[in-house]
Amino acid sequence: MGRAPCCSKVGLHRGPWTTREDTLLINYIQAHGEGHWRSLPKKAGLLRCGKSCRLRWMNYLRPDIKRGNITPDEDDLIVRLHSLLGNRWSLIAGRLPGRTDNEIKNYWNSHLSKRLKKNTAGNKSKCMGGSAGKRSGIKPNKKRSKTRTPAIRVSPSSVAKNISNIRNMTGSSSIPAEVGNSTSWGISGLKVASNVGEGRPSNSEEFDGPFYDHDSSCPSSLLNGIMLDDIFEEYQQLLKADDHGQLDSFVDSLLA
DNA sequence: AACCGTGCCAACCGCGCAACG
DNA sequence: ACGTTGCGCGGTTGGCACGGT
Repeated sequence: MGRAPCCSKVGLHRGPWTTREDTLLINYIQAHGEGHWRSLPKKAGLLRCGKSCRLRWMNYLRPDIKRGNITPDEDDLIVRLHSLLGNRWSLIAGRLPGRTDNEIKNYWNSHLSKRLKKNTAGNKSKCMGGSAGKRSGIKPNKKRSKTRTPAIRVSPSSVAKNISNIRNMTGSSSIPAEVGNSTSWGISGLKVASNVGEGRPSNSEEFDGPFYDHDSSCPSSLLNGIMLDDIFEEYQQLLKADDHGQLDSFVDSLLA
């Protein structure tokens, strides 16, 4: 198809953002709102590509970003959500208000993956994963595998669509309608399950998330679409109740 | 003080999906 | 139906900070 690169890269600034650039971006977005990232830099007077602007805004400049250390509660939640969702950083971030997918990804790679490795040493479960950082000792694969986890666009409309797909698939109406319409949609990655069997990588080593791994030590129950709405509903309730103990045993039962 | 190894994190990259014409 | 565009995603990298020797 010969798709053009997202930006010409000629004459554009790269690297760390200056305070002036930040100010320009903030001012523009405050005046005109988010979106139209491609044309935004030009209109805002920035010599950056739209992608870079979006990233800067999403990960750093948004007013609702929570800076600072990850709390033990958040830490715990990340671990549990990762065990459920795998490397779906955006989904995990969706459950942690004020945290970005990038921040959680970095936190996982630098803290949790190591800790988990220690804790699960001797446990041959392949369900828990971690990505290869440049100092992790794992060879980075420069050229991305084509069997990588498909990117999932997470938006309220896509969630609503996925839920309706699952309803059609399972004949269930147990998923509340507001889940798909709300902007604070809990574990919105239901598409994860709808992908099973179609976008599933042929080589499970390429992916360390529980949903795709056909290894027998992983939760085969999750591969069964029939159960998905029930799992989802139960999970939503436990999250609402904020009962960590129940949530833990729920996750354990899934991974058993 | 200089050097080296490691950790952390902001930013970049390339791909895939969905919307649109 | 098909090609193009825009956006979002996860993986990866580069560079700074810091601690150890």
